[in-house]
Amino acid sequence: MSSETEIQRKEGYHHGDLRAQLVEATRRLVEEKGPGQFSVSEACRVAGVSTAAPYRHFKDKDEMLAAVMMAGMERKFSMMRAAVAEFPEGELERIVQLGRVYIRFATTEPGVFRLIFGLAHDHAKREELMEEAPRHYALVEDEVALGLGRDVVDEDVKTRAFMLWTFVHGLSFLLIDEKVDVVEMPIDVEGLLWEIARRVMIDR
Amino acid sequence: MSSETEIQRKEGYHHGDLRAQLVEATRRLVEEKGPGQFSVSEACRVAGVSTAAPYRHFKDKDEMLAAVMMAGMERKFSMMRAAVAEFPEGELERIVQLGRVYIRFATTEPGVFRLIFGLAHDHAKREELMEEAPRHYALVEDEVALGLGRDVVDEDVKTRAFMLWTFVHGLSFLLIDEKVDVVEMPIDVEGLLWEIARRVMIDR
DNA sequence: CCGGCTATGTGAGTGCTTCTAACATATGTT
DNA sequence: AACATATGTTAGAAGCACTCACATAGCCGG
Repeated sequence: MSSETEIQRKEGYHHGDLRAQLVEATRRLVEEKGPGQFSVSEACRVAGVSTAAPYRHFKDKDEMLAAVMMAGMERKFSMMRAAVAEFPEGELERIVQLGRVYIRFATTEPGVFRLIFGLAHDHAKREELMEEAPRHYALVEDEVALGLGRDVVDEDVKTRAFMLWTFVHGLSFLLIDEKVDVVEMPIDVEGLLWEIARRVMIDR
Repeated sequence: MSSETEIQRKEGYHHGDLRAQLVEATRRLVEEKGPGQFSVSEACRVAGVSTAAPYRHFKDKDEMLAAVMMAGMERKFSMMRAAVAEFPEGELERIVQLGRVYIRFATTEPGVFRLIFGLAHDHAKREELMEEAPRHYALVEDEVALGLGRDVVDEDVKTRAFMLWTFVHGLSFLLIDEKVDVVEMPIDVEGLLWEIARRVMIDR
């Protein structure tokens, strides 16, 4: 099974659902080669169609990548909601859970993670993506408010939520970029998540 | 002055120092268009040479980018050393200063910053870069030890240094990727740096 | 001062890429 | 059955990284 393997194709001139197949091929290649190395031609080879075919379904290369980004964000969002629900409201571990999901997503799908957060994407689909992101972030803010026993998201809650986001975001990048090699210490991610959650949630 | 402007060229067949001129052209273009959009051909147009010329000085495109990365890291390192020296040893503001430099570098040179930390670069020049990075990080660890009044870099110091690095690293990316737009609050970077420095440096 | 060696430039060409245009075929609607 | 529309194809333009054969400039020993 090389990366050139076709992703099941209905025999004949037309495909079953080429759009979905191209999105899946794109996602796979972004993971395998990295977002910067992905090429439309290769996705076509994987899907078993000509290089002109994608342009019936996507405006350009960026729109293909944007589709993968959207799918990834939705995947991450539902994971976050599920993870939080495993513990009672207000418990600190709910916040740790959010961090766990963030880190797990980044490390299991580094290509898609980098696609979403890494590269500069001022271009297409920005609107869609910019509407999706605040929903994720509101989840974090709500959990912080719950953890502090507040019933509103005030300035203090917002600041703490932002600190937490910043931290797991940075940790994600350091982990997937293998920058942790410069630290001569094995990183205890689980311990760090608890440590940070505590330090951010306590009152000084 | 478009981006196609030539960067001063000594008349004649040979240049003064084409290598340096190409590195500068590369740096400029990486800032203007982003690391992913940079092309060797365009750098050649800027430097006013044929597209074959760079290959007398660099193995390939990645090696050109690596040269820009190295220069950027050295720039950042000397800024960090200078910033720390402005305050007495052991003072918390020395740590805040390290964060300030990190953030300032990321926001004033987002292209180079993303080049250094963002994209996956398993390829060329990794050795050079991997030797440089620990020197930067040691500076952070030493400051944390000083701030805690310790004379050695023990496990506790390492953990705190890593937390600080993680935080400013994440904040840098959120700022340059304009992801802070999803937060409906203006980000007080200066306040955040102090807040984090305190929360990480105190004993719970 | 000159012959040649090496460093550093050029022009032309290969094979890849993204994307477009004109054409072909399949699907569904009346 | 006939046509409109959706969705595929082939061919090709323009741009990319990179290579090779060739040209020229600077330098060094005689």
